[in-house]
Amino acid sequence: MSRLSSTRSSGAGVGTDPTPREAYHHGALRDALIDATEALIAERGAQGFSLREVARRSGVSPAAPAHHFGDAAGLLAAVAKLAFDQLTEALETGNARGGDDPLERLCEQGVGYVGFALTWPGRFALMFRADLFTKDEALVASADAAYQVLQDGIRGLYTLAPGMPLLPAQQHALHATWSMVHGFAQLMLAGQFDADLPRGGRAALARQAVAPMLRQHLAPLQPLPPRARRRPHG
Amino acid sequence: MSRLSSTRSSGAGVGTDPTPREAYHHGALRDALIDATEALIAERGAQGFSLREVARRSGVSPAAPAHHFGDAAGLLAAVAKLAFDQLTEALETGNARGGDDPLERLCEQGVGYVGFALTWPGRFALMFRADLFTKDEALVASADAAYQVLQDGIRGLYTLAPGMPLLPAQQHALHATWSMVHGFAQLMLAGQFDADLPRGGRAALARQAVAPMLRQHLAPLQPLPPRARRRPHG
DNA sequence: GAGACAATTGAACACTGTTCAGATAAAGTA
DNA sequence: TACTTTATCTGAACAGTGTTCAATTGTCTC
Repeated sequence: MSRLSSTRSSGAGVGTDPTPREAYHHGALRDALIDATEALIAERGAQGFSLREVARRSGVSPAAPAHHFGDAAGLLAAVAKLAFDQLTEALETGNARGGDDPLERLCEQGVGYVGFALTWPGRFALMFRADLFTKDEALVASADAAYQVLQDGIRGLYTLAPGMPLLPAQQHALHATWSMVHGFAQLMLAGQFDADLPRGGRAALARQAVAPMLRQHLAPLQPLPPRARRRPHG
Repeated sequence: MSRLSSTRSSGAGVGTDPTPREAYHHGALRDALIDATEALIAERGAQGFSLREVARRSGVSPAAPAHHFGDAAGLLAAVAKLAFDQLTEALETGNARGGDDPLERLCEQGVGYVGFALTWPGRFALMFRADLFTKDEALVASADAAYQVLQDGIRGLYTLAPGMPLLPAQQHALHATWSMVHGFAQLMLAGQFDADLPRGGRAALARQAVAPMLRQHLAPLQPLPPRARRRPHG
């Protein structure tokens, strides 16, 4: 599950299974620490993270991580960066699932957002706990990339080209949509919806509720009727 | 600011300025600890809380709090309970501000929600960090009371009497509205809207954005047009 | 093989929350 | 008044945490 992270590192000769037990002394530790951190927050949540526990699981001393990440916050920054990358992926998968209809694309993006949060609660919690990690530029870039996907989803709704500046009303639509999806994920993970849950649990509620909720919210915002829409230049 | 908490305790003869230096030995410690905790999380946020620091500020040993709250999680539960009470107050103030129009009442409730989060970021963060405190029954009751206010706001929108069960569509409207307001507060506190902030900062954005956002979201949900609405039995 | 350089260790320091035997003060009782 | 009981609080200890730094190890280059 965390093999993804191994691909995004030094790029030297580390790619092909370096038998971890002996490899800790030449370049594999960085990725091992990231993997262990991801596993740990998957088990115990973001606040259950412990630098010493990660070091223990990686078979190194508590001081070893400092050399690669400087700090516990530095290690968590690396993990959060990966989380943002994976969120971007989930959003783009949603985009594709939505086909050509801008509203449907945005809805499926929201489904992807909530799905990500539900599948990786630890990662999701970490991403929005800014107090836990350092804001280095790699992380900011990844976070911006995810935000860009959502922003372009809104642009599509208003038939704006990617990169074009948003009008105030469109800016508000962006904030409102993100707020709704984010709040839903957050409240659901906090167990606030558990009182009135359909059979099938949280996943079922997410599947049934998110897309309709977004459709209902976004439809009135569209400048043109959703079905009889024309092409920008047709 | 935390004088509120002092009112909700023993009720004996503690009310009239018991010169704290000498009073720690008879009943004032419980409230002093709560006050110190509120001050601490107001300064450093919910994750900056430390039981020892609270004890230090209250002039007692690190073991003293255990006798009153059992646990750090127990102390935080008491503080979270008060936070929920104050949120309920903010929601009801919003209700009143909204007058007779159900939609306006719900909008102002949302303004109250975001306003509370912005005014008391530490308390707000604590309330939704369930891992930090024990779910004792006092806390659950206070949390439910706050939820009840929001729920009745939705009932008002559909001209349902308080306590009546919600239809699935109304349940979804409840979730969507809460999600939107909660997500907005959360993202704003995380600094995610800081990139595109009007002059006046976060408070200004909240004031300008929340009510219109909710109006736009709630208006299409209302079964009858908002202005030419009739009474249920008229 | 020798030297250079990075990666890693081990021990220390200052914290944290929790436990528990003992001290202390207030309240109750005779 | 004296004595006992009870609730509070202390002090010290334990296990855990993140971070620092001199010393060591391993790998690579010459």
